[in-house]
Parts: sequence; structure tokens; C-alpha cells
Amino acid sequence: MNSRSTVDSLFGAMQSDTFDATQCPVRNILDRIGDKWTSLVLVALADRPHRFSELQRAAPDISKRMLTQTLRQLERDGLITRQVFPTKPPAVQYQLSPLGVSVLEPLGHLIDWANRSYDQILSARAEYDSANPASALPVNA
Amino acid sequence: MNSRSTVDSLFGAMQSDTFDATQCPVRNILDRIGDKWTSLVLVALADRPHRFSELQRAAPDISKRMLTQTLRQLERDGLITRQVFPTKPPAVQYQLSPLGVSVLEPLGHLIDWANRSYDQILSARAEYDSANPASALPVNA
DNA sequence: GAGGACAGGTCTATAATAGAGACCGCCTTC
DNA sequence: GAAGGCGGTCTCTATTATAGACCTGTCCTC
Repeated sequence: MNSRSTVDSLFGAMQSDTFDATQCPVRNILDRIGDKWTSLVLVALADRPHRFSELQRAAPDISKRMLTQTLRQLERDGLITRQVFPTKPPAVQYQLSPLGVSVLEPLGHLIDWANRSYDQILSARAEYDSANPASALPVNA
Repeated sequence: MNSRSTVDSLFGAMQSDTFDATQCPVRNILDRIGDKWTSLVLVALADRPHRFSELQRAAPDISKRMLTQTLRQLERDGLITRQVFPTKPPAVQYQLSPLGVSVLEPLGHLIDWANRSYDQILSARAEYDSANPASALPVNA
């Protein structure tokens, strides 16, 4: 039933019938990139290495717990490195690894698209909401 | 390899001090792109328009509820269109809008990166986990 | 040598979210 | 007239995120 005509070479693997979506590399990674804080941290670190509390200040609405978790995941995935300096008050520096740097380029494309398209999306939302006034997202209501 | 200057200009706005992260277009959109099902749906629709149940079959582990919700959001954001055909059993067709098509390119870059980097990430994870055996992610434990 | 400030976290309790799966009205097919 | 597909919605429960208190140090000041 499922048309397995794989037109696009990029998406082909994701569209084949035998594809096991539950252990998809792409989904695995998109889940990480897309979560609420990861990309923010990556962008902050794109500029220069940051200490823990610098990152906290850069994104004031992230809780310590979430920041720790995000950083751990990124470290585990090899996108950032964590360096502890045994200075007077021990300092911890996070910085992008080469792999982490390499994600900035595709991420940058997406950010660029987001910026370019934001207006369109906002007006699409406004239009949708005015067309569906009472039940914008009935599933959630 | 990586055009650092481009990155800087792209991320500049996100790095400024006055930047209000809570209503950041990019985060807004990344949250959507990055959520568990959105990109999967987009990729499926990249091939051709799909009906509701076709999408369900394409991603067997998505529940109807989540699929509905994902589609509503995408429709609201103007990335896909929803067309109801009053046929014998009424059919609903979802397809990408021009805006939806336009996101495929940056998304494709990211997917491409994910595929290329997956091995590195896996081995980074393995290394991390063997270096931190008991407490891979203590925050969650 | 007590008190406070900071760093870099961890722990707990609660709110929000995702997910499974039952249900529904309508139609067609057996 | 029973069964099954379509395109959903609804309810209930498990998972996850978030806020915010707490903790272990090391300074520094008094």
C-alpha cells in the first residue's frame, strides 16, 4: 500500500518501507537538536567557549538542571567538550568540539530559514486562528 | 571547512545581550521542527501528498492523537495544507505548501549532517558511557 | 572563625506533555 | 446486519520538563 517510490536521495532512507523509524539516526539527532535548549547552547558556544554560569546568564530562563542535562547530552554526543580548571573557585569551561562546529553549518541554514520565514508563519497562524476561532487546536483544548 | 563568518552573522542576533530568548523566532520554529514527529511528517510529505492514514502507516509508532496534533500545527503554521474531498469515504489529503517545500532544503542539510555524523556520535556516546559507567546521566538516574 | 558570596552542580515536588487505546459517525462490502 | 476503513476526538495514565530549594566546596571580609 505504501508507495515506496523514493524520489529524493536525501529522504529516501527515511521513506523506505523497511525503515525502522524508532532507531533512525536522523530522528535521534533531530530530537536532540530540536529540544528546547540544545540549539541555544550550541549557538552560544559558537561564539566562544563559555562557563556554566555564563551559559546560565546567556539563557536566563533555563534552569540549572536543564542546563546541566543539556550539556551532559551534548558532551556525551561529542559535540562539546567539558574542561575543569582547578583554579581557586574551580571553573568549568564548555566549548564546541570539531563535530560540534560542524553542526553549526546545517543548523545555520535552518536558523536562516526560520528568520526568513517567521513573518509568513506568523501571518499563517493569524489567518488560521481567525478561521478557526473557537477551536484553534481542539486536540489540546 | 566551516564558514565561521557566516555563522557569526547568523547567530549574532541570538547572542546579543538584549535578545529576548523567550520569544525568539528561531526557537519558536526549532521547537516545532525538532519535535518528535514534525520532521518525519515533513519528510513523508516531501515525497508526495498523503492521506491521514497513509501517514499513520508511514510512521507506525505515532498515535492518531499525536499525528492529528502535529498536522494541525503544521497547518496552522502554513507549512502544509489540508484538503477534504467529500468522496464516498471522505478523504483528507495533506500536502506541503510552498513554505513547507522551502523548509526541506535546510532540513535536508541537517538530515545530511545527521547521517554523516551518526557514527561519530555513536562512538562518542560509547566512549562517554565507558568513561562514566555508573552515572552516564546522573541527573536522570 | 563566622558570615556571605560565588561556582557548579544535585534533589525533590509539581506541572505540563506525550502516548495508548477506546470510542464515534459515516460509509461500503460481505 | 456484521465487519471494517476513514478521519478523527476523548479519557486516562506514564513520562518528562521546570522551578526552586539544597549542597559541597573555596574564597574574602570582618
